Amino acid sequence: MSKDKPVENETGTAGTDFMHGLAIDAVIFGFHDHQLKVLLMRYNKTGVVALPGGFIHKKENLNDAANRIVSERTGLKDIYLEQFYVFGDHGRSDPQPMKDILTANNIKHDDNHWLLQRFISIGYYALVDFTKVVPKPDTIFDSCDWYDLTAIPKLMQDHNSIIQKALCSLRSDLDNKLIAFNLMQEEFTLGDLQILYETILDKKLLRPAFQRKMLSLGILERVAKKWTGAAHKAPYLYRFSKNI
Amino acid sequence: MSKDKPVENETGTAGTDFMHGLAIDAVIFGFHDHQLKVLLMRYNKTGVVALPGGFIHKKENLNDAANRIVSERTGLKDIYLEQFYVFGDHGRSDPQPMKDILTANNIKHDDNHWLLQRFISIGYYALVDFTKVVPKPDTIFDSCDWYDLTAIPKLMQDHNSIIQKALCSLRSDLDNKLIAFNLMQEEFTLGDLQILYETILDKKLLRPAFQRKMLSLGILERVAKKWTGAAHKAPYLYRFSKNI
DNA sequence: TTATTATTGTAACATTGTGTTACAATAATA
DNA sequence: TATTATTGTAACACAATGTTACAATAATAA
Repeated sequence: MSKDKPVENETGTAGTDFMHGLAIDAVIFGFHDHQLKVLLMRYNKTGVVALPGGFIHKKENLNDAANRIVSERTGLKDIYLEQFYVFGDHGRSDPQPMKDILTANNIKHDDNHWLLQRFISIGYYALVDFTKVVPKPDTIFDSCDWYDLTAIPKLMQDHNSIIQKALCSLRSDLDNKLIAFNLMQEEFTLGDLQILYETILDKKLLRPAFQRKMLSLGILERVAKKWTGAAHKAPYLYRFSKNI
Repeated sequence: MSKDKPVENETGTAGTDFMHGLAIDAVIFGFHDHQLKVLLMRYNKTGVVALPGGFIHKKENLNDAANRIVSERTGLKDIYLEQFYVFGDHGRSDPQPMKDILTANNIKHDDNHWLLQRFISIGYYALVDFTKVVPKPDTIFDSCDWYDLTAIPKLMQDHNSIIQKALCSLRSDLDNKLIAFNLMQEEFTLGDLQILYETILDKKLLRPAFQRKMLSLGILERVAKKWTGAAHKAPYLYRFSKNI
């Protein structure tokens, strides 16, 4: 619940191209090395910070809308997205922050402005490499940036709890849906993979157990080549088996 | 996506009290003995069969709406509900069956009638004892009944796949969220519990392993009393520990 | 060339969780 | 008192995972 084209139309009648009362909020997790971050937007002037979000075109599939919204902010196409929950409490939408934002941006509105009405928000999460993303704000945001998971400010509405729920879902999906593999290169070492697991789960894993588990999945294929680099034994590279 | 008060208003302008374009579909699983069923509604005259569903009042929490909708059909209050997925593909709502239903019931409508528009549907599932439920149809349904899971007819729209997804969610939640315990009496035997598990998972479980697992959860308390009845050793009764 | 260093791959064992078999304990009935 | 069916649980098998140990390297330093 945050932004999109309709805001550019200042009459308050915009958004007729969108489904009413319905929004998508995207929790875009950014990973690199040992860091896990979340992409957040800050609204012009008011300083309100919120999840990136958007609305659903009347003829657009839900998952397509989520993909479009994430693309708009990250520039990345076809990244892995998972719908994790719908936030629909009536009390969740305090209209005041949005009022302030509209006022600060000189957007005409009365109390019936559609952005001030109740929204039901569908939560999606994504996982990307934040070094490959140049976040893209637009007119009504003065920033769109990565925040460390441990340093998230008070967000608009219930966005803090949305992030918490997304994180829980990500962690419990990690084994079931093999989400981590969406973030690996074509070829990667088991060490790379382990770092991602450790960062998402926020705990150390023991190497032998981790390797055994990953290899027992039966989806990895050892590439004959080896790594180059440092003063120690080189790890093997792996890729996904093609015979599956 | 199926029915509710607005249908009683035949002008086609009804439903302004509800959120637009948004519906709840409820997969109400009914259990008893070794049977697992689903509650389905059949529309008057047309014979179209669908999941019970409804809409969300503009000032109503999502979970409250789901609870209300399930109550309306089952008469049960405060039963366990779990939101499991949102179905939002644009193509999922073929308006024809609903047109036929409106026509057959002499409800005036044109192609812009709100019931013929696109709906995004939030899926909830519930688990109840079907012997404790007297299903309640209403004016535009000629039946509201329990269907065995193995004998579900072709349903309206994507309702067959909604049931499949609900069943998958129920099965995978069974251990994580301890859903089965919501259906147990105050006091129950481990045999009772095992029958429920076997019915939901549709497979036999071995008694010693099942008992060990349930007891190791640390949430059960053996009641000193024993069962009465048949010509063999009586099982113990259990209840939830109060010191948790 | 050889020793050093850090890190990898994996063997080996411990622990836990679960699948399976076996059997004693019992509650009614014959 | 014997019979019958079913329960509670011990005992073992096996799989998954936690943990320790160590040989196999790949670069660097000697």
